[in-house]
Amino acid sequence: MSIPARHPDIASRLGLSHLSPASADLLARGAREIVLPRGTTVFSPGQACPGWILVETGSVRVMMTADTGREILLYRVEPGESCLLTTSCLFGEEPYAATGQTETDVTALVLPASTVFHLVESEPEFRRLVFSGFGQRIGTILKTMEDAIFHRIEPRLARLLLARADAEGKLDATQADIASDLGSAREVIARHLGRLADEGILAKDRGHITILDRAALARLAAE
Amino acid sequence: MSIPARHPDIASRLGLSHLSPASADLLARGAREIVLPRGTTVFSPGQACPGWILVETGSVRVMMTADTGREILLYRVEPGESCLLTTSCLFGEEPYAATGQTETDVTALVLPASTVFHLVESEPEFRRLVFSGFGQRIGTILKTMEDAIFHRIEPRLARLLLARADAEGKLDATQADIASDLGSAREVIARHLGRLADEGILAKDRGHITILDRAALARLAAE
DNA sequence: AGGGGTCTGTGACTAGGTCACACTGAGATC
DNA sequence: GATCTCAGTGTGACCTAGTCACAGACCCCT
Repeated sequence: MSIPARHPDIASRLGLSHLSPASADLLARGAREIVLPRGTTVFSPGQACPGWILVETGSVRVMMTADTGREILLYRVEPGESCLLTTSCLFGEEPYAATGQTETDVTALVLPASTVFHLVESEPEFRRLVFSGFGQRIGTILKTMEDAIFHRIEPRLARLLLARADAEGKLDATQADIASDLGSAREVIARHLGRLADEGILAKDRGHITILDRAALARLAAE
Repeated sequence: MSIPARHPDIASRLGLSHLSPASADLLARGAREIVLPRGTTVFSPGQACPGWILVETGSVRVMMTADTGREILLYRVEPGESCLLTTSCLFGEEPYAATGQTETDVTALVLPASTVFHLVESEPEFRRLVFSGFGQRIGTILKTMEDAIFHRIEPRLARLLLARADAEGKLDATQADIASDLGSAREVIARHLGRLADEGILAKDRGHITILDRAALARLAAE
């Protein structure tokens, strides 16, 4: 009698083609697929790390939250990516230092810590999967922080608007969303947007912004 | 004719006792010891990473620097430690995102990237050495950043003074030193120190500070 | 039509960063 | 010993950002 593999395609979905049969089996037995509705808090500060997570569809917003309620976006975890903090929290045996929240409905693979430790020890391919992007991600976070600590809001806001806008220059975001991405306060964003609208650089609407003068905004972004 | 090992004790100095003979040899051949006088810039933003560094004596200050000249201390690398940014920069193949500068005379071991990659692949013990403290260090940096972005200077200054002072409450630091640790401006520190001195909490002297009322300072630190 | 929640606008105030410049003290040089 | 130099410090004026309080606008829902 043959035992059907629970997840016959897990290894290939992770892009792993050279696992030993024992490792492939361990992976197939350990992996669970989870579905998280939009707005779910995946982890929060002080929590221990339950396992290693790889996002398959949707995106998770990872942010730092202050006691005052202000928060700042550290990065997003997009499909095919794993989360720096989850990895470092797993290996450092430290609790999470930030909050993760689904921005959309999310499906993800979860591997128990023991499986991850074992595979990292024995499978070079898996090791690369886990640690890939580590350096880039740390660089991104440091850049974000540098921006928040040393630079003025206006150019940072301009860059965010340019990055988020679609081809027609439209983006959906409330002032609170923007403030939380930038680590600023809603009122501050309101004033800057107000001034930019007065100058004809953009148009505002409840929950939506339209960029009218991309060139002018790009000049502000370059400051 | 026997070839003398260049650094017969490198492995044991790194606390590695279970290396294969081939790995031990690779390590001994690759490792170089460097001596850096106080004030040397070890790395700076944009540089590629020349190899992996482990500090043996002295300490290296790792800081983020803004174009305005303001800077903030990320962490110090003390004896027996390696540098998070060096490791992540090596594995992420990204340039450095910060500046490292020796605070004292420093002796350190340097391993070429190829040696590190090889040993990380083949030696679990070495792998643990390289990645140990990764999680803790990331946590520390995030905490520092959170403090700088969301919290007021006064309690942060109070915590720094308490942490740096010796048993008699004395510490050697200029206002510029303190500002650079906190990611603030010298003038801001001057004003806060001035007020604390007026209140009798501390005494100032060119390059030196003496804490007079530890309890009061601790109350401010707790805010 | 009314009501509650979300989103936005704004004034008043405080904290912190920037700029400019003056002052002080300690070691170096004559 | 006088004075020169320079790192370190003190301070006012001004600007940006964050906080607090509150009002008004919009949206969906019944």
